[in-house]
Amino acid sequence: MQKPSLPKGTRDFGPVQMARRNFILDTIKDTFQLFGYSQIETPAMENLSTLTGKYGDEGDQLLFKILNSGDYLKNVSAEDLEKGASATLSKVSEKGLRYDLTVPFARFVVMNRNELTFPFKRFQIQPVWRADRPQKGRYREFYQCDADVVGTDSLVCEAEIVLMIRRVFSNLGLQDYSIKINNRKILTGIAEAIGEEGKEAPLCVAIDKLDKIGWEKVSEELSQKGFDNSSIEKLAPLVELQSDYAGKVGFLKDFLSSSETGLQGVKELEEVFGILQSMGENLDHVDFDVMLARGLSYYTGAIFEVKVNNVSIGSVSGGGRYDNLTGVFGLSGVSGVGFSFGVDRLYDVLEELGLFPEESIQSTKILLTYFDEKGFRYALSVLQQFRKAGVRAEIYPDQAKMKKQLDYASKKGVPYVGICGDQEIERHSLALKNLETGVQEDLTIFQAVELLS
RNA sequence: GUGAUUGUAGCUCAGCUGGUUAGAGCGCUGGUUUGUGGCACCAGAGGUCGCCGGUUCGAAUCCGGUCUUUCACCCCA
Repeated sequence: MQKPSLPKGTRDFGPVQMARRNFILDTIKDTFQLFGYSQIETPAMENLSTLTGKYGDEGDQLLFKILNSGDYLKNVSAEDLEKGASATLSKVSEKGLRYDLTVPFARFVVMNRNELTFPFKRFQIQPVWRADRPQKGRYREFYQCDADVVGTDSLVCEAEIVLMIRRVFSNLGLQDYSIKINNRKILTGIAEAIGEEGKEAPLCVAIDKLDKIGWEKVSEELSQKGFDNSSIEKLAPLVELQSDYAGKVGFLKDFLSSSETGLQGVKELEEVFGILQSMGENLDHVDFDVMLARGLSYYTGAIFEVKVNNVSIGSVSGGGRYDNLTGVFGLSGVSGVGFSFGVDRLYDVLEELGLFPEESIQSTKILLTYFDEKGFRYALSVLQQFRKAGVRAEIYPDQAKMKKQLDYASKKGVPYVGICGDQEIERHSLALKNLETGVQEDLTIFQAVELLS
């Protein structure tokens, strides 16, 4: 006999967890649909050629590769083995598990370009796999909920992303959070303005850590990466900038006056806020953060990140605009903007804040119980009447003591029990007991069904 | 990938520097109560001490390896 176990970084979801996860998932799905996104799904596995080279060297290493079926060693020579893993890999594996939902989506768009109507708004909720080292809030299998629009440059999309995030959070009962927003062009502009043109990539990587390690360490890192001390000094007033939205915009227009790209970024941001205002919306929860960088290198316009305040979990949602998502698959000129919710992290946040509603875990509404064969027959007929009325009902399947039946109900969180004994059969009634209050009353079947439906 | 850390009953954890039969609380099963759960009392079942190897007369305890957990870095959701 072997002890059962789970692969590293994976987990089961029991009934309670599933009910809670569905509460989150349903809220997100409902919101995406409300804003006109349609759902798609793609296979768990993709060809390795589709996946490799899209996430950088680190990402390639984190891909789960699938061993070819059959005699997977038949193409491998002794020479290959000597050369090592990288030379052998392509001969033993041609498929891998998806690493995110964005690349499979890009593949989907290219393959279906003639059938799709652009702008194409899609959402996708599926698990992805990474051979990462698990940590709190980091798993090897986890769900992503992506929504993207491709084939339009309109900044309405950006504004709608803000609205969708706010709707989801409000429906989940989350109040204290901020949607950080910035524009990649502003970061490019900053690099230009401080005299380090073209170096926004290392600049972003370093700046991204500002919250975590502080300005001093960031400036050290920049200096290590070859930034001039004078450039770093120029950056300082920006880092220390404490101002409201209008103040920041004003400051940046001046700071970036030498950079056309930078000014364009500010303009785009203003436009997004302008659109929100035209929709009659305010800027609640929206936080223009000049230092928000996000690691991903493919963003070219707006970037978002959502952080719930006063919890121990990192960002729960993020995204941005990218040009040329599908370029690597041979379809250029398709720009898009998208974002994603981290369900697993949202789960942890809601748990930490105790925000899961009680009803979300309730399944069965009434359990029918009985004492003997005669009661069992009677209960079966009653059961059907509850179900016909759409009431979630079940019958205790085995003949057992009342104690055991009631125990089952209260442990499963079933709020009502319908007792079917000789008295009830005689009167064509049901003893309906509320397990929470302990109150029991004798009702006709019709009354009982009415009460619970 | 680097550096730490964890593993004893279903769960949370005791078990001192190696020494007879490895414990507790909760949970579980049965009973007190053959038409009524939560409370109380009584009884009972459950453990190759993560796995493999080594040291030793003797290992849950020491050593090595491996897997797992958690954490920091890297990166990221």
